[in-house]
Amino acid sequence: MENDSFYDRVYWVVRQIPAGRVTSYGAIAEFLGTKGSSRMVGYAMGNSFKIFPPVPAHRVVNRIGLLTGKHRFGSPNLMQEMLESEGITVDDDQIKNFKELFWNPAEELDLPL
DNA sequence: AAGCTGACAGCAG
DNA sequence: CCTGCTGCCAGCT
Repeated sequence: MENDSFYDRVYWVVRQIPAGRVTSYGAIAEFLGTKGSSRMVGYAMGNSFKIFPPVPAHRVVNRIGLLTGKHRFGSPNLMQEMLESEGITVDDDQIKNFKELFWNPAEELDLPL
């Protein structure tokens, strides 16, 4: 919050994602006001493993609910394991009921910004 | 200081 | 319908 960096904002939003829920890079980017910078969100996730507190990056997927960044977790199945551990069903790197599990920060969160 | 990178997203062919 | 290319912006080398 006190962080002014764009990355820190991304991390902050991701940390607000409830367990068992997922969101998309584009949703976060749009929420931050930089809809076109959805790539930056994903890139920030790449650095999420080196920051503290750890960011639940496994709850962030692309717009179709595909675990595109699973390889960034060290082990390809680690991301899926974590998601399933939270009650999320994943099949072939694709989150099932993604639409229902989708957590939109712009609606679930009433941030004045 | 300048250029490259990147876990996306959307439009075009 | 599916594959490919560009746009986008902040961080990193």
